[in-house]
Amino acid sequence: MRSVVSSPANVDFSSANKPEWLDTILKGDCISQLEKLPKHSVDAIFADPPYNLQLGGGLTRPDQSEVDGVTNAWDQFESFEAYDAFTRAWLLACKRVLKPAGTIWVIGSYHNIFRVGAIMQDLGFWMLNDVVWLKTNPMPNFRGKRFTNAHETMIWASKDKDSKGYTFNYEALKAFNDDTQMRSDWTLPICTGHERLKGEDGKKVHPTQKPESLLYRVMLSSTNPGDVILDPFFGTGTTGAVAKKLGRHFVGVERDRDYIKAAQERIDAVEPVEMNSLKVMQGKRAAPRIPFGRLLENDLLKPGSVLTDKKGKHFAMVRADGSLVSGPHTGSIHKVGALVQGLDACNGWTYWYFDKDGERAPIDELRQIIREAS
Amino acid sequence: MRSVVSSPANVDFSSANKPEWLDTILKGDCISQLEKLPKHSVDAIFADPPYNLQLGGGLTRPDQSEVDGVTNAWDQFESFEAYDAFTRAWLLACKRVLKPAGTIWVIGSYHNIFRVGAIMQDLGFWMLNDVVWLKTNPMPNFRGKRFTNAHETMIWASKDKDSKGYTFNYEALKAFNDDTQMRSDWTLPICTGHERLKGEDGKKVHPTQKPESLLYRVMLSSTNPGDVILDPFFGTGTTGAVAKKLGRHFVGVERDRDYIKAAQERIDAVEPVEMNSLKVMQGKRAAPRIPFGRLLENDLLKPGSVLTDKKGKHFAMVRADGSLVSGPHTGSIHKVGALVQGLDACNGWTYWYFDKDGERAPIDELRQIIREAS
DNA sequence: CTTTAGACTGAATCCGGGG
DNA sequence: CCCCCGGATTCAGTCTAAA
Repeated sequence: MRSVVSSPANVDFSSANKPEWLDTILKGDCISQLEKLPKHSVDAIFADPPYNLQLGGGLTRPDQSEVDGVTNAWDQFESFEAYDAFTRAWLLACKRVLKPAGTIWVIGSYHNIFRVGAIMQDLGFWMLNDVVWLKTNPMPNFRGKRFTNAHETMIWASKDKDSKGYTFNYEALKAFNDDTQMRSDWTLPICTGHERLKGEDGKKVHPTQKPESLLYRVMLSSTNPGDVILDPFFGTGTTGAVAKKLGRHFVGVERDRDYIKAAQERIDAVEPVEMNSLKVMQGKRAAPRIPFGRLLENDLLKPGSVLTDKKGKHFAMVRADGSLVSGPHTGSIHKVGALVQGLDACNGWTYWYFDKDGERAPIDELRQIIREAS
Repeated sequence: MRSVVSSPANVDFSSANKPEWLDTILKGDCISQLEKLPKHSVDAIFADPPYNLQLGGGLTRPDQSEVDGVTNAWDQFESFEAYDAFTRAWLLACKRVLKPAGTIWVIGSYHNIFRVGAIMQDLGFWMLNDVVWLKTNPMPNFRGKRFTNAHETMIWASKDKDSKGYTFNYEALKAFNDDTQMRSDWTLPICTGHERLKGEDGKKVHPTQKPESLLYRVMLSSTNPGDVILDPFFGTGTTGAVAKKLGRHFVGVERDRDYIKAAQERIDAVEPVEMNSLKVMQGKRAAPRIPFGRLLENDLLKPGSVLTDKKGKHFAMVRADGSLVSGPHTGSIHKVGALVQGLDACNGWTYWYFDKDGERAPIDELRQIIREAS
């Protein structure tokens, strides 16, 4: 099977190149299973780690053995210690397999997210945002002793402070959000209805199944089609289902065989969306660079033409090499634009206007003509 | 002077009983100043510690104007270790002066709140809620590289796991919130306009002055009239101003003499207000906006679906990010709607129709489904 | 007086490829 | 590795000055 969409950044997973772990669920604890993946093999990680710290039961040691109930034998400090060690271990394992330009999402509540976040910083992850998921339909606080706990927190981080080139589909999210920047607060309903997986007994299969809408937005914002997304706490496979739907690859790790079974059936039933519809809005950054000189080569501007700013306050003459002259200032369209305004920087493409049949029009229009022609 | 309102839980501060530090600002660093207060002497704490922002170089807006960032010395720390040690010290000092049934609020951003929260847990504070302050008017992300950082996080905690009898004015908050439980997300504007303190030079006195509406809600929810509220990072005194307004006592600690001067003048000018007249300070919970992309996340439309105008004259395909493609045109529902009609603007919600069992229906119907479900 | 256009501002970890 | 430099990027307001 070919990857649904290939982009320059994606590895080619066609036919024999596809690793055996790709688009599968690895059974076992996440630290030992992640050792099976090569270093720098995933583009993104979504992690929904356990956070039942003080509720008793379910806490695991760093070696993944079950803590036999958090009873009085474990005082509070030791519980935090154990949780911290566990957190450090799986985050380190994740860091190894994450590509240098990859990013990681971790979701949690106030019980655990502060510890997780502090450890992420200690391990060198670099926070890009914290994003709050506001629940439209949270469970009320029955005893009236606290505020309704109506949100969960996600941390979005790059691998290191200096990592560059992480994926953020800014323009796509802006289009998604009716043409204003996507904010760090996302209002979405919790997972209910037919989306919620239920067993033969009619009971929910997993206690904390995340809504697909949440993963949809995570993947749309920070991954590209063809990317590999790791979920080290796969549960019932929301990450896998959405990845398949959106033309991404996944790899999951899960210990519980019932969860794995439910997840696999769920993913098998997913139909990927049409490839063409996976393309998203791209900004100017993604477009090939056109040097200003090309406008002269293509005869869209002639040497000796005069450019002005929008209001006709400043003038500059175009020379044959694509440099401008304005009074004492010479240089690129950007440099001269900055100099005449007395600023440090300037985007010459939008600052300078040319004479278009007697009207002023930005020279960016001419660049657009070249882009469309090629 | 008698305390404005007395309640059974309050100490009687009438006449000679009033400690000299009450309703004053202590000058100095918070750890040494807090030693002057007796153990178990305050009912609540609101702390707005330095965030340790770690800003890089300058930041300019798209129009090349400079963003006036927080570059003050008080926000600079050498390392996470140094910040952690500082945090541990002031939290311990706070814990000593807090009454057994008292609660503490700490506000921060993703730069510091995870470390602060983890240390609070380590010191034995018991988290009651994390509350997110959603800003109606945050500063945008100027470079388009992240989500708009549109919220800050507050941790509300009791002194110990087993502390009992902390104040939570459940009924008052419910009434305040149109008879539904107050949630853990509060939508309020940032501090601007007349409320923002400015010096003779017209510049803001303090870079991070908090809005009074935020403190109003904090005090209304978790303190009683006559209570003593400590603010160990008093700044320009929002805590003191709101405390006086609401008939609470305050004690502040601040190192900067300019901040102290501004705070004292501000507090002196405050007149305690009748409770009834404070209704105006209610922040409305903004009706959540439903962006077009939500329809895809919620599976009401699938990527690849085709929309038409009412008469079926124009067609457009929906992509995964909620953008439309119609011939050469791409963009949001609004933008493409305008482009295909040759207009400047268009309301995509009413212009575009989807196929509903063979009939054309406006996509606004789908938005309505989401609204009704939440 | 009212209305409108434009300037200004806010707790910000805000670029990346080529030489 | 660093340096250079092309050039991409903003939302909800408040306030002032002009009309």
